[in-house]
Amino acid sequence: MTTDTTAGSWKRTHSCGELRPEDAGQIVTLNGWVAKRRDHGNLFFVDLRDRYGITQITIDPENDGFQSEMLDLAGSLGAEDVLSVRGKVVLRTADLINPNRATGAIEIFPEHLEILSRSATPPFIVEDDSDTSDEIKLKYRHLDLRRRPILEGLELRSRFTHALRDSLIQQDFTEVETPILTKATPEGARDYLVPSRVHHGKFYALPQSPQVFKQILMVGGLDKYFQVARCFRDEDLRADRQPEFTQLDMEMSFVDEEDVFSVLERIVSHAFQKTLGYEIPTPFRRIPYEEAMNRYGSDKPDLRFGMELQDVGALAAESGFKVFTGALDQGGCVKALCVSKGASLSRKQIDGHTEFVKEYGAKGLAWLKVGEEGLTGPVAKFFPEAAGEQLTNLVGAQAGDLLLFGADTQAIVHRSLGELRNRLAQDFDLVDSKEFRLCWITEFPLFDWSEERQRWEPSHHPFTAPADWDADFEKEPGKQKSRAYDLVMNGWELGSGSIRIHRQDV
RNA sequence: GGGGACGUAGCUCAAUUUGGUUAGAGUACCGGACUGUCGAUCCGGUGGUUGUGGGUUCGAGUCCCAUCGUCCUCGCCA
Repeated sequence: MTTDTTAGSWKRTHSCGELRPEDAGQIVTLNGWVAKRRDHGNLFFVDLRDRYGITQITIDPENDGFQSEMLDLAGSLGAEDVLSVRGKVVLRTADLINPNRATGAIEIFPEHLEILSRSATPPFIVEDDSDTSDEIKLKYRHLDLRRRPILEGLELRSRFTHALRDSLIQQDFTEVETPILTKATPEGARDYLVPSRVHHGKFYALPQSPQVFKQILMVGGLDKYFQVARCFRDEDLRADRQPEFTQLDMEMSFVDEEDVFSVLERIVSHAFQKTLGYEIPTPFRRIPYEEAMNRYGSDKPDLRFGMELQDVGALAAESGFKVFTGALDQGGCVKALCVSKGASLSRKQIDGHTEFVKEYGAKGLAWLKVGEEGLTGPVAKFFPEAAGEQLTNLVGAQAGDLLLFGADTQAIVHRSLGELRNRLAQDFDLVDSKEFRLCWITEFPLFDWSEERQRWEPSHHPFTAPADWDADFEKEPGKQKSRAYDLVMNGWELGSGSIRIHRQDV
């Protein structure tokens, strides 16, 4: 091997993902990590990987540019060694093309090989489809980052935030950074605290959101502000929740919901278009909170499929089935899910769903199967002939469908059937994972009852404007509607906001 | 904070109805063979205080207690 002492001789001319048949004949230099080595004795294949892809380096004594030292070097290569290769791009013959790889029609015949850095044996194999535990992958994050799924996640996020910024700047917003070390303000979650060196015994709080500062910006007259802001909440984790997260925070003065919606619809559809090439039709559908609860049992409905909750209270009242009539007498409700082709479920599977809804406070799950000959199942006797027909007509059921009933307080029926609806959609494969359905949930309740503190509390934040400025808030606080709204996609809450109070008396 | 599950080779997992000799496999790693592989193949080998500490027992990876760690779940999350 010639030792080329020219400074930067190993500097790359191409990435490991870009060479194509048209490049054949060129002398190129590639830098990358050894993803795989295949050793056939006097013939070696090395898969060289970087962020952009993988290119095969072929070391064969019969190739142009081959030097005998290359065999030793190739034989000594281990996974994740950092390598520089200069060589010729060569077209592969048809039978050797790897169709699974973008660079699969070419390979490199090296004339110069240099190991830039040796790697210790990696603690896990760097491969896209890895079954290594998250714990180990996080411990060696630098290796995990070399995997496509992780890299693609970071790249998607980068392109997405870029598109958000792009759209906001175009719409005359100003990006402002606000302080991280601040005074604690009463918000919903626990604050993270940082001890102060200057003021002994005192602490800074990390912001749960840039709440206070954007108020100052608005009062200061900066009427359109945004920030890609870090937020900190000292609460326990969930699968979709981290104590430290980033949100797009924005604020506008002198606006109403229509302005907010149209700005955000523009931003979001722009970002989806730019990053995924996905067109989201605007305006987004708007669903008042109450309607969302009634129809989907959730304030973050997944709109990719139907199977809505249907109120069968009127028929249930006549059924004589105590579970139903009892719930109605207590002021609750009876609702049904019509599961298309659900009659194929076994008793055991239905029992599984029963256990599932019990987690959400339901006492059980009544069910009926719709057959050609009418209804079957333990509850069928309460819906004889005409009543049964009325029921199937009401919910639009067809032969082969399954009806699942929730009967309890409204809150429990909605919660349990809402969760069950999502679970059934998974089981019956009703969701297209490539689809994105966005909507606004509007008219949230202004106050929630806090069992813990035995009082009504703002369900959003204390500055949320009421739907009706002049309402009597002391009377029936639970029925007051607010001008708070959520942006929901595929069953996930993407964001929330509200029109703020400007009247001092309110 | 409550409840549950798990912890065995570098990694992913086995090890029979509370227990029975030297704790296995795949992969990685090391050595050997091999000229067209792309999960290369074939042969051989190294590798373990079974998370840690205590207990029960003639005998513990297995049972009990404690502890540490990880995950799930409920609470919490304007």
